[in-house]
Amino acid sequence: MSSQRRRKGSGRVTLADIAAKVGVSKITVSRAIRTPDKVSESLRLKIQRCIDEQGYIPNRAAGALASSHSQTIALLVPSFSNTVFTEVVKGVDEVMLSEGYQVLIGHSGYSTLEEERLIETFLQYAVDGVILSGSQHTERARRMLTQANIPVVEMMELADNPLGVSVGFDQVQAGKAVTEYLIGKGHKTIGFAGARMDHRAQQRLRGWREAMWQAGLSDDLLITSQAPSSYAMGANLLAEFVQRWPDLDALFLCNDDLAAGALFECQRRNIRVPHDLAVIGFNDLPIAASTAPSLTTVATPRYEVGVRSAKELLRMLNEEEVSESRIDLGFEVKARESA
Amino acid sequence: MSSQRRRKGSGRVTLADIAAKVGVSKITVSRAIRTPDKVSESLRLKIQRCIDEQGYIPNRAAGALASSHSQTIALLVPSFSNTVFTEVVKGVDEVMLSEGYQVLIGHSGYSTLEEERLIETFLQYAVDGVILSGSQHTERARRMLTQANIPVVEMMELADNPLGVSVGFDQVQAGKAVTEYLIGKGHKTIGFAGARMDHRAQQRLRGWREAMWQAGLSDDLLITSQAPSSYAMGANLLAEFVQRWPDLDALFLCNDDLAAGALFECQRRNIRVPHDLAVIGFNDLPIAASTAPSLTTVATPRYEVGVRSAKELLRMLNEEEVSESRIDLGFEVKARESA
DNA sequence: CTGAAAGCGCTAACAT
DNA sequence: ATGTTAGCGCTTTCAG
Repeated sequence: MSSQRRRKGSGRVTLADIAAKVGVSKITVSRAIRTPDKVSESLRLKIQRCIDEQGYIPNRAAGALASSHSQTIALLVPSFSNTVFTEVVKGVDEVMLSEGYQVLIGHSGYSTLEEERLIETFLQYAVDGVILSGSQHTERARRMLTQANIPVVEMMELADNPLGVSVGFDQVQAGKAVTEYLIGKGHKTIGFAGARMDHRAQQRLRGWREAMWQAGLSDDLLITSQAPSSYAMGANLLAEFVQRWPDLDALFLCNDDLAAGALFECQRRNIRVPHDLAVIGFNDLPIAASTAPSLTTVATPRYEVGVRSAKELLRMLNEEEVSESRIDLGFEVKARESA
Repeated sequence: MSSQRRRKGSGRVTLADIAAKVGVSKITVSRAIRTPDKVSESLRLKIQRCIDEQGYIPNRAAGALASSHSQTIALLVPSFSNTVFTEVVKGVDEVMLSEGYQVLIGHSGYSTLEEERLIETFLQYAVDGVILSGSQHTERARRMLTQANIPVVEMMELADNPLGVSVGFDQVQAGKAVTEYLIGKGHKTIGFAGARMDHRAQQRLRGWREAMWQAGLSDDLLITSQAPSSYAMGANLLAEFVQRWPDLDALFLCNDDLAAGALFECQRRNIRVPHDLAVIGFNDLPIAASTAPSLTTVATPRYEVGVRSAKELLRMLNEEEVSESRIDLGFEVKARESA
């Protein structure tokens, strides 16, 4: 109703509204919220009551703009449907939340270009830090992150040349260890089956190769696909393996989804696991312990990777000294019934 | 180097920097980015080149503050580890992204209080709209959303009294339909097993009850737990059922994770499915089609719920007329081998 | 412990 | 097609 040529505003209750109602200045209300001990108790209570009454919700965009801190970080994972990352997310979220940060989650669909787009978007939100999955990023993504001058953590695999800190475990060694486990059990004709061969899966494949070479065994029994990983794909891969190599006696599938799918297909074909064929997976997802027979696999520290990544990011955000740039959280071969 | 008492700023390249470099006003740069056709081509190209050179990234906080539109919506799901919601997220994300919105995802861990906290947080980010899971929310959450005066969609179940639009399917009818399927197959001693009995699971339970009553059958064979759903929990529930009710001839588990776990436990105990016991799940997750025997279940339109929820939200954001407030996307009993 | 003034980086509104 | 001015809602800086 006042002047012409007035901006509309959001129509919501603002800090100024509260200040006016209580009869103090805006900054006092701001202090009552953010640093309550710097405001006298009586005033603080009066302000708090007014805030509750009015249903005031601070506008973070304004806060971020004024302070150039958003108290927000970005977490980029390849996929939500890949259960591996749900625990990583949980770990990151718990730690960051407890320190007053909000986590913005994005999924790149295993595409570095989509990852680049997400990084750009989240930088527009003025995130204070970024946690990325893996070490493969586009040049432009690296440039944007460098120029933004904010802390970056890369997780899950150990980066050779980290943008900041790298938290994970050695995927090559894990692939090698599990293959050596099979070799130790007396298996010789050991296949590798992979789908959605992202960089980490490729590293596991390399581990399998190295183990086979060192044992003087053939690394010919190999089928990989770029298609997404799934139970159905595990079944298909099993079918193809037994058709092409009837003498196969152990199969390493690059994740538990594939391994479970292969196991189900074995049941359908009356291939007895592990008697006729040893089956081994990767990640130790919940399903691995539950199938009949249960799946031998590699337990990976997913939750811990999330927690540690968050803690390292916090350390950088607080400008504390960073201990190391590569943090290896290890892995464990989990012997069960299938191999 | 200029005056004393100067604010620091973020140190990043700003719109003003680009404008100064190109020798135009800020608003022209802004237009070149947002409404390119309102700027002459030559100027547009010059500006674009400068933006690329300088690696300029717009500050959305500033934009949102100035325009009171964040081009951002919040999507709240109970859990990431529940695969049911990964497809919902995908559906929402695809639609919103294509319309230039960013989706902020939060998970409440099946807690309405945590949901309330998330709503508060996301309102601070000045989201333009909110998509919630389910129809159960705290009073304060409802108040905040109402006061924020932004469009709200509730999804997965059909709300009796929706905050805005409700998109989903009838969980009671789905539970009833699957039970009637079992009854139609001649089963009489039909149990219901549930875990993490959220509102939707309770509705399915109600459906089971109604079907049993109408058929004159007993609804005594019931075990539920508040603990999270898992394969292991499915196995436990199966074990408890066969111990307490040895004459059980069909078991409806309130989701596929439980059903798969129960199936595995049957294999371990040499209970033949479906010969000795019919097993039926809910949701038609990928695993249902892959187990041996495959799982009979209820296919739920998860992806479609996401897509439609997003579209309804967009309709409200664009202040178009909203057709209906309850949108029923249906379900389908998926007959497979286990029942 | 409280406040006044200035400004964060951008866009809406009104020019030309 | 381009510019000027004001202001979004908050926090920083400096004063008292």
